This record gives sequence, C-alpha cells and structure tokens, in this order.
Amino acid sequence: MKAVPLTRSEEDHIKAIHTLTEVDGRATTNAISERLSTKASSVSDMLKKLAEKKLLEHEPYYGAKLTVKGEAVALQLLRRHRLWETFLVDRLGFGWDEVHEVAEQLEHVVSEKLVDKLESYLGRPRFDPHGDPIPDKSGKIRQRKTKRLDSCGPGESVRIAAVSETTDELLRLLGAKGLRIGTTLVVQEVQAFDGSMDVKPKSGPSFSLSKNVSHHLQVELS
Amino acid sequence: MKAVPLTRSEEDHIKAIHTLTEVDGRATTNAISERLSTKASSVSDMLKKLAEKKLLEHEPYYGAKLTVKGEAVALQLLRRHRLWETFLVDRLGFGWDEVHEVAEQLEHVVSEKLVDKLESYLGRPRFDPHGDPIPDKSGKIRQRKTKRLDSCGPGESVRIAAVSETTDELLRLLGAKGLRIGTTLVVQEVQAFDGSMDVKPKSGPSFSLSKNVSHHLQVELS
DNA sequence: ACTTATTTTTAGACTTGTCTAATTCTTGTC
DNA sequence: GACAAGAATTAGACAAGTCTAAAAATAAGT
Repeated sequence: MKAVPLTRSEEDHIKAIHTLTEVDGRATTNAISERLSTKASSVSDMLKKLAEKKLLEHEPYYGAKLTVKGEAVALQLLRRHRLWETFLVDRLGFGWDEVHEVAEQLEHVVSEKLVDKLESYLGRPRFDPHGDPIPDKSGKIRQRKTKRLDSCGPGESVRIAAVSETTDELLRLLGAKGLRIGTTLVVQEVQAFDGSMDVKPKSGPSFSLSKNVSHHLQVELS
Repeated sequence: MKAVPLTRSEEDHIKAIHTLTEVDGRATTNAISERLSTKASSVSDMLKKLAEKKLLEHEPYYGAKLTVKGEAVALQLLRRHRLWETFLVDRLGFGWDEVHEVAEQLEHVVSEKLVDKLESYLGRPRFDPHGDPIPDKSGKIRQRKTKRLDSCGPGESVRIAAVSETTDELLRLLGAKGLRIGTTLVVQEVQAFDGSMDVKPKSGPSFSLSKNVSHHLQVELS
C-alpha cells in the first residue's frame, strides 16, 4: 500500500463522489460536475483516471463508486476538513457559515503529523461545528443518533430531539410555531436558494423554516 | 489595484527572489532555479510572466528585482509563513526544525480574514520561532538591532536572536550543540586561519563554531 | 416499441508549468 | 581583443486538467 500523493483535483473528485453517494445513493457524472463547477467531460476523464488508480469503480454510463481504498481517502479528507472547521470556529472565532471555503483549502495540506496534532490540540472532538462526525485517524466515525434538521431532505419524517446553541429569541420563535421537543415533522421541500425548508407537523398546516433555524434543531428519524 | 490571485508557483518564485535579494543583493536565474529545485529555463519563463504582471523588473542576463507591488506580495507571504510557523511550534508543539515544510503549504492558503484572526489568536507575535520578524498586515516589520555572530570579536557577550536562512541541517546542528533562541554566549577566541570561533554558553563548556555556522546566527548584545 | 430528449463519453484543442537541447549573451583569461 | 567557460534564453515537447463540439448510449413519453 503506497501512499501515492493525490492532486487537489483528484481529492476534490473523490470527496464529491463520497458526498453524493451518501446523499443520493449514487454519483453520476453530471452531479459531480455540477458540484465541482466543471463540465461533464472533465469529470469523465477524471473518473477514468481514478478508476485506473483503483480508487473507484466506474461503470461507464452508470456512475462511480469508491473502492475501499477510495473510501479511506474520502474519510481522511472529511477528517481534515472537519477538524479545520472546528479550529476555525472554536479557536479563531469564525462564524459557522464562514468556514467552508477556507477549510476547503486547508484540507488539502498534506501532513499526517499536522492533522494528528491538530486533533489533540482541539481535544479530540467527535463532531464539528455543524454537528457532523469527525472520522478518527483510522477512518472510524461515531454516528450520532440525531442529526441537524437542515441536513434532512424532502420526505424525511423526524422528531425533534434537542435544540442546540439556544437563545431566548430562538426559543420564542420555536414556541410561536408550535415546535417543541418531541414534535414530529415531515420535510416537504428544501429551497436550494437559501436553504430554507418547508415542514409539516403531524397535526396542522405546513410552514417554512429558515436554514438558520433548522440548523439548530437536532432531530432523530421517526 | 485589483487583487489578482497568484498561482502557487508564482508565489514561490516571488518569495525566492525576495530572499535571494535580501541575502545576496540580487536574484539570478540560476540561484532561483536552485532554490526552487527547477531548471533555469523554467525560471526564465516565469520571470517573463511576472514581469508582464508588473511584479518585478527583469533585465535579461542581469537578474530580477521585485517592484513595490511584488515586494508587498513577498511580505504577505512571509507574514503567512511565519505566523503559521508560530502556530505550529507554540500551539501544536512541533519542533522548530519540523515546521518549514508544512508552513510552506499553509502559507498558500488564501484568506485575509484567516491570517488576521490567526495573528490575533497568537497574540500578535512580532517574531517567529526562528527569531525572524513577522510583517504586520500592512507589511511593516519591526527590525531587531542584531548583527551576525561572525562579526563579533573576543570578549563580546551576546544572545541568539534569530537564525537566518535556516535549513533543517543547520537547525539540527544547533540543537545538538544546545543552541536556541535566547541562548547567551561569550565569544572567547576567533581563529584568523578559518574564521571559526570558540564560544562559551552561560552554563557548560566552550566549543567551536565554524564561520559557516556563526554567519547564520543573528545575535544581540547582552 | 419508436422517436426524442438527456446523459455520458470521445475527440481535439488550449493553458500552465515544467523539461531537454540548442542557441545566444556575458565574462574572465591569456 | 579573441575565445573558452559559464549563465541565460529560446525553441520545441510533454503531462495535467480543463474546455467545446460531436458522437454514442441510455432513458422517457406516448
């Protein structure tokens, strides 16, 4: 097992495939190209290249699927990304919505020692500021039984388990909408534009929640 | 004045030119290529390109000289590099001889906000772990009144303030002799033959340093 | 099932940054 | 001052990663 250093572009493709597979079940050429803001033809080339490196299997016209080796690469990228995001928010005082682009750059810095020391320095956090799990050195992740509402997609039925980082204002808003711990919701639609979502409580009409609000709601599947 | 983003390679060339100009008074094509481990022809191409961007003036066959604009870029790179080195040593516990390569990568991360917040987080340090000055946001550096150890004579008592143009080999040598930033030395004798000098630390026996080594030690009177 | 629309791939070109090899310019020596 | 040695530049090639345009494969509607 040689540690072939990957280029930034290769890493970006692997991460996109990982995320798409997790969210949509599969990673199509078009979906990848849209995510990376490139053209489908470029992705096609890259898939062939990564398949030759045994990082993924590519069934032409069907889609890409990471191999065990490719999955390991993706998990290390996620690890770096989320550790840096934690550093940026917890230590440098960035807002949770400002860190993505910078972490996107930092995650490509290559130094195992750096990542391990950063992890220790941050107190070995299991979750990043967005509530996403941080893989450990070996790629293992501790799954949370809950996730944030803003990470849910249309059709999901969930129960509110907790409200994170609450403020009085937020609690008042939730009260006004009739939301409390234990309330069951069905996600109806997510707006790509601003991340707001339409949800419908078991009893009562549906309404809209801004991403700001849905982000603070920890939910579990119901 | 638009902030044209530079490529990593362009930044590397500018930094090399800055350092060489500071050390040798001028930056020749060969010297740059050696520093960057590339070939002279590649440097030649890059010089033409950077000259077109008004980052330097290139008198063919004579050498390159940074413009005010180019100098500003170099200072920002130095700022980032030295802030990251400070972070790696002071916060993450890296040895001062282990940080260069990693800082070399981190310095290319582009985010003014990140650099400014990092500076605050570190307590606005004026000097990095090697004793080199860290430029502020506007590019200003606070100079120390230092001279090179090889310019000192017998009887002078000095404190090591910085190690200039460091390499990993040099740092390891210094470490082996117990020398670091802040160490106080008394010059005992200077050999006319080869310029080597005998020095005695405050605690411990005296030993000899070659001119090659003493030339790289920036010291202040103590 | 047939035809059309969509998706994916291929083919060929361009850019950036590098290289080798050949050429041109500068300099130091006699 | 001529000429050899060394330094710098130019010319031409190549790999990586991207693009556009065209071709091929798949999916969808009736």
